[in-house]
Amino acid sequence: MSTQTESMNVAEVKEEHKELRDHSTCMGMIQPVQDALYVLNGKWKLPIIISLSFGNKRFSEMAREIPKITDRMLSKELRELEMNQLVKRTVYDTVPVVVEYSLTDYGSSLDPAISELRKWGIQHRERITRK
Amino acid sequence: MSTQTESMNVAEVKEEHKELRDHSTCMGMIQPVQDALYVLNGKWKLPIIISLSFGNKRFSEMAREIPKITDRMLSKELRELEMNQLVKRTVYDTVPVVVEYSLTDYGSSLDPAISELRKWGIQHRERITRK
DNA sequence: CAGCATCCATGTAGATACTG
DNA sequence: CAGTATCTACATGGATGCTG
Repeated sequence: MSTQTESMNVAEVKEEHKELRDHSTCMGMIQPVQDALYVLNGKWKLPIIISLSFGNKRFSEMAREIPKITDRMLSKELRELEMNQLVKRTVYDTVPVVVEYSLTDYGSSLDPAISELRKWGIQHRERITRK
Repeated sequence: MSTQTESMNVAEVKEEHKELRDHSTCMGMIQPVQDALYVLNGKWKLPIIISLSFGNKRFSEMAREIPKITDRMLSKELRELEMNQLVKRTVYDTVPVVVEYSLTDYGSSLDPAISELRKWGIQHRERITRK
């Protein structure tokens, strides 16, 4: 009977804490995505990374290649991406000076995520233009 | 000889337009991601979607489950997600009224993208806490 | 070429209070 | 419970012009 009672108590405790567990589980699933979003925030970080995934680029190449971006935003976002070590900036000591941007290996590690996002975006565009 | 000349011309033309093609290719890869980002913009849309991927929720459940979100932001973002048909809002005519939010199938279709983002986020957190 | 400075508009967020 | 209203503050983004 003590066994019986104990069993029930465990079940009860589990039941009592079910919501809390789900809660924690859910938060645990959200947190890493928030972490990613924190680094990739804003409209331009992913476009910049995609642009560089096609090869090293110079500032003005990127400015031409990324639709609608301004110099100001490109400059600002490149700096943040560099600080987070997703992008590398190399200055060649020529006249005039040449600056080349490239993806680090770490930056390239975003490829699978970007690829999935792109797949979804393609479906999404199809869906909204269909309507 | 005419054949030879033609071949060279084609090659030359292709070479001439190589940069333009790369440019268009790159923009074509960026656009769908921008489309996705447009719907998912802001800090809270993905966390909300993740929260609902664990089951239907009521407003205050979500407010408790998503770290740091305010009622105001939750309300605002839910409305936008509903407009984009990623989230469904069901009102039960009880007293007091019960409102249940759920993911649409379309909302669920973001799962693979979110999953990849989460993987990256986990690696990222490990990386930055290691340093 | 590779940006930076400036000004301005909009967006995002928090605090607090309030409603049906 | 499920939000809305208001106010405040800072962040983000855009336009334009300018520099070494």
